[in-house]
Amino acid sequence: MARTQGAFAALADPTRRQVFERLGEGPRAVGELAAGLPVSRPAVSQHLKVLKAAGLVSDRPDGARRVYQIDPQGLGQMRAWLDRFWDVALAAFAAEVERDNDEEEPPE
Amino acid sequence: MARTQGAFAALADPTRRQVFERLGEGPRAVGELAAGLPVSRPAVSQHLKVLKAAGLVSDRPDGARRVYQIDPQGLGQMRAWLDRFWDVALAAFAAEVERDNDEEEPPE
DNA sequence: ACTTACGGTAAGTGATGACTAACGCAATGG
DNA sequence: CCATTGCGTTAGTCATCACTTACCGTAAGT
Repeated sequence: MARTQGAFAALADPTRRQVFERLGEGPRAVGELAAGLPVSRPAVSQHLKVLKAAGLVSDRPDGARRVYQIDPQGLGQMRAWLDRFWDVALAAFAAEVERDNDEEEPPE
Repeated sequence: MARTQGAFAALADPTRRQVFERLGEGPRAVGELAAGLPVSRPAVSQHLKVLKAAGLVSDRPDGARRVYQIDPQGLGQMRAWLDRFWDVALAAFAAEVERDNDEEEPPE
């Protein structure tokens, strides 16, 4: 439950989000990812470590290379967590609109 | 699009997540939120400022108090962003399973 | 008007984390 | 084998941020 902790923290960093978004285009090796980013390859490697710990990506060896891809697990946990607040959020919003109407046309 | 930036960063902090989760129980004033948390009231006020900037909460004056509640806007943006990766994530996972099967039973 | 309750803001501090450079290790190719 | 390629890890630095204390503005009560 509280394991969405690392997932939000992982996607909070701009660089890490770029890495994740590029993986949205398909599986990529570390070097490929680093090539299109303004940071060094070790930096990308460290970011991937965080994303993996958060369950957002998975890796698989491919010879001397290492291919990463998006893992639906972490993604699913985040969606589930957000959905817990979706209903109550809409209800709160509806109540707020109701309150605004009462202010404009107060009951006589 | 890239405005989900602040939303993920906002929910990355544990204390801020606690504030947000308590707002999931319904609208609360700043003092009420701070009462159940291990941090000072100014700290909660600063956290609410961040959550508000991320579009995750909205506030409304109530006399001398100030009531906060969850805002569906930021929540919706996050859901939309995550959904962009959901399909490709499942496809990548399916491809990985396929790859594992090929390793166990290599084609003759 | 004075007082009390409620909250936002400013300044300062300690801790976390993102980054680079340097190194070590495994896998491929000549 | 020896060289090369591709990644992960370590050590160290610099910036960011969460927190507290103190202060100021505002709204209601007497």
